[in-house]
Amino acid sequence: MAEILNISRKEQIVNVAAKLFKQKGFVATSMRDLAAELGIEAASIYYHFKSKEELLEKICFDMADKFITNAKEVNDIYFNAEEKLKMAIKLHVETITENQNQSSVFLSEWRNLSEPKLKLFRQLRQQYENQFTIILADGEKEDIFDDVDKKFAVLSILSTINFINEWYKPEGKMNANEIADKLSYFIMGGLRKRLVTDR
Amino acid sequence: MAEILNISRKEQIVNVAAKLFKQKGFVATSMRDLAAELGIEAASIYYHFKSKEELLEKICFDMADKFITNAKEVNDIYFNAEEKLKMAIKLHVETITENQNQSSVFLSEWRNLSEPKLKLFRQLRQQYENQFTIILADGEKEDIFDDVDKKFAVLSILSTINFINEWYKPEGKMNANEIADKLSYFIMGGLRKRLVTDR
DNA sequence: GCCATTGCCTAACGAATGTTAGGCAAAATT
DNA sequence: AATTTTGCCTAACATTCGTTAGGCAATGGC
Repeated sequence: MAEILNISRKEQIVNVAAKLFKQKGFVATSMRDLAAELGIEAASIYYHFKSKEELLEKICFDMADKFITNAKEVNDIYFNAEEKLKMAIKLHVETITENQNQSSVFLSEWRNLSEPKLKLFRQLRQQYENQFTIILADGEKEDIFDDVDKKFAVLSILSTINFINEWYKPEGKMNANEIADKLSYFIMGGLRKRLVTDR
Repeated sequence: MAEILNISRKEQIVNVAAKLFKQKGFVATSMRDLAAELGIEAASIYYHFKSKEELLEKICFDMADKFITNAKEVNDIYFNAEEKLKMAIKLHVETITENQNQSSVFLSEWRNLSEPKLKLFRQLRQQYENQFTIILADGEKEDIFDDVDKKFAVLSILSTINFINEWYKPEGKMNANEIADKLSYFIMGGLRKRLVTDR
């Protein structure tokens, strides 16, 4: 029982931290800001977490785990490369829209990590990017995708699907699935008008 | 003469500031960090600038001006929408690669501006985005581009061409023009393989 | 009913922050 | 030659920062 309460309080702190880190940035958010939002004193946070950075680490690595797990699942389960890419984009967009604050921190505030966690984090990011590289390579083999510069393409794709994090509002007219569909369409087809003979 | 020296010292401070703001972030960069890099004392900076924020403002608004001027020129001079988009992308990439530090600050650190400058900055960003919206609308009229959701497409395009700021290194194998070409190709054509009959 | 744990508190610390005041030498101006 | 301006300095300020120490009331299991 005490254990349960403890966990839920910890989660509450992490959530509020993510919200403030997104809003003002990690460095500009003080432990006192955080405590005020929680209705407690700054010192009390140290009962649950041993430092401010531990909060950042928790958020960044939890999200990294989510993204990687999703991408690996896609690469394991789905068959066709186009289907895989669509699914990976869909899950990515869903993860961002369902965890807006934490995603923001994952995407923008990770550079405030200090070594050796910083290095570890970069490796996880790389792992995630690799999953996309695999999909593109599959697509090329299947003769579905163009023979593009993989690294370049992966970074372009990720930058595009990450950017929704800066403007997506849950009350907006598009839901996560609609956004993912549009993004997939745009990424695969581009802007240029296609002839009817084109696939 | 004094005037010239003064200006050049001011510029030197701005350049170092941009470098550190990119490296560590605006909030995490102290006036003492800045001074140390310049080989002077923190207090001495206040002879040239009246506050830390003034440095941020200078960088953000100077870059905003560059981007907007470029885009407006493109929209004035070039005729065809595809040509316009290519040119706008090219100039954007050039501006980023030629001003890496300042561009980083423009793209990521502007949110540390405080009102009323923050509001003004947002308006300038909007102005820039609008120039791209115009190009897309032109392209649609000319039946070159798909009938895409303009706001969505503009944000996707900008996020893609902005992301190079995070990985571009001058010593890399691609120069600004090659990057711009690849980006244009990707943005307009997407990933999917086109048939020969396609334009 | 006793005791340990939980979850918070107050108070304080040393360090770092942005900024100001006042001074001083060299250079530019007159 | 006298005077002003430039560009920096030292010293200090009030504030804020992350964090620690120690205490105290409520809650849990025994």
